[in-house]
Amino acid sequence: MHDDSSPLCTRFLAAADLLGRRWTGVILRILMDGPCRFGELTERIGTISERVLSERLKDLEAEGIVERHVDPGPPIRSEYRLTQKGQAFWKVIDELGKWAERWVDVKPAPRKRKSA
Amino acid sequence: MHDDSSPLCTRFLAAADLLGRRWTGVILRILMDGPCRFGELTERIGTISERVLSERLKDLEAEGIVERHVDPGPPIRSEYRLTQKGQAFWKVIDELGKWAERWVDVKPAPRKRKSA
DNA sequence: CGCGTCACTTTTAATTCGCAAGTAACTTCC
DNA sequence: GGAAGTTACTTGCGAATTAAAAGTGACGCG
Repeated sequence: MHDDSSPLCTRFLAAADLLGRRWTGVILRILMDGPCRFGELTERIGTISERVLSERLKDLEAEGIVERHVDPGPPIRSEYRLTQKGQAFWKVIDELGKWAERWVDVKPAPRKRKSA
Repeated sequence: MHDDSSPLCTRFLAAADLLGRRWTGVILRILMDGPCRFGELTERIGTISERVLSERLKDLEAEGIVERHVDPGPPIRSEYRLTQKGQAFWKVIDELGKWAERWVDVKPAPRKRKSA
């Protein structure tokens, strides 16, 4: 039998697992444009629940992809920004964007999972 | 009000939503190596449940990314292969792979979501 | 003080996922 | 010629993830 499989390296699995969680790609994409605050992230994404945004941000921080900066100035403000590891992700996001631009046609209900 | 955000084009959202479902990236990555049958996909992924694999394959087919070819030869065999739209995705997978290679360090429990 | 903002948490309900078993169409074995 | 195996899925059901919405705590304003 032909050599049947490349065992799918663990690193790739981890990366795919990361991106395989809902909203991760979108969050990263927004952060690519520059640092962003929690509320701003919520607004720009529009349909994410704060509970999940909070969770994703923690995951990303734990992975060393995002950094949280708390500005204790009078009105407390926190800002999320990409680390070097996170910045390095831009190529992936960029290619995904290009693919989407070229191949995705605007569907009636893209955000609802069960739509079709 | 200042124009506060690039509204995150719908196409990107759709693409991110696609990749944001568990296993999608891994399935695509395997299919990049060539057509694959259901059982073979199950084996190569290792920890995916057939229920979800079946679901993802249907999603991907509905999106026109994967094509299903049924070979009604004596032992029925179905084969999944990428369409042109799916092939075009290789750059995304490739960049993801490169990022993973460079930035992901082998963690103790990469597949279990709740591990950390 | 009461109200509003910001950044999250907590609660509760709806989805999705994993695991095991079942279905269906053949093939092989005895 | 019928019990058992292969391949490709589907189904049931408990467990984990996500959504939606209300709550918490720290300010700042009037």
